[in-house]
Amino acid sequence: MTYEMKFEALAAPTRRAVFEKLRSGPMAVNVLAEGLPVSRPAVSQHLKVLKEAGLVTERRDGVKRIYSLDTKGLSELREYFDQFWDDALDAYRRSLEASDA
Amino acid sequence: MTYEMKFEALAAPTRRAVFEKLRSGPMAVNVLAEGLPVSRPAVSQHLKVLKEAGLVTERRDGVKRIYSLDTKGLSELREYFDQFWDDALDAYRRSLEASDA
DNA sequence: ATTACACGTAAGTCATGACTTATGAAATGA
DNA sequence: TCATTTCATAAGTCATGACTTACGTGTAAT
Repeated sequence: MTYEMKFEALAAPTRRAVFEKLRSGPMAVNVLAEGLPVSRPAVSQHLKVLKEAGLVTERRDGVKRIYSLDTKGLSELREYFDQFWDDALDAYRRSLEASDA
Repeated sequence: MTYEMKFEALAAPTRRAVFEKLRSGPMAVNVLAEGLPVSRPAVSQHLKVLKEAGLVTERRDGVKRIYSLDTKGLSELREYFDQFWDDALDAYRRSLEASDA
């Protein structure tokens, strides 16, 4: 749930590929694994990490597990960078003023 | 310069701490290393990774090297999540419509 | 010239984690 | 009940990378 976990979760290329696939909508593990260069268990493990990071949610549908993006976790990341961006601009502006005088 | 490198760069806790410190303005390596639980060479190595990822820029000032946030790379990350957010909302909406009918 | 300062790089260690195959568990259908 | 499907978990392997200390390099001051 922490930022730490989210960033770490998105660092691994394959795991980020899983994450990006969910951008087009909820999907079963089977479908997620298609096209990816790793085994289905590997995808399961990645999904577990993404879930614990708060980036993905899981819902059962019969034998299948449907994974979706966690909009809450995603918005947290978005706000992190929005805030970071604002702070960076302020700091940049201040460092310019300081070099004037 | 790729997304891959940026995400990987921000995954390591200490390295992200270095990155976050730069939010308050440009800083020399000495200053950056203060308060961090690792050696100064470790900070140098982290800065190298951040620089290659396009998240940080370097400028020489006498004996010192002043590091700053790379606003270009930072904005790329911000746009990534903005776009991701929009796509996610669309997909979520479509998946709701599909479950209606 | 030499000393001091600020920093990067080299080399080596050690833990972590991204994968594999094998196995187990829950739901569905015959 | 038995087989099938879909998935998670266990266990083990192997590469990667986050650190350390030691050393080298360029700049400034005396």
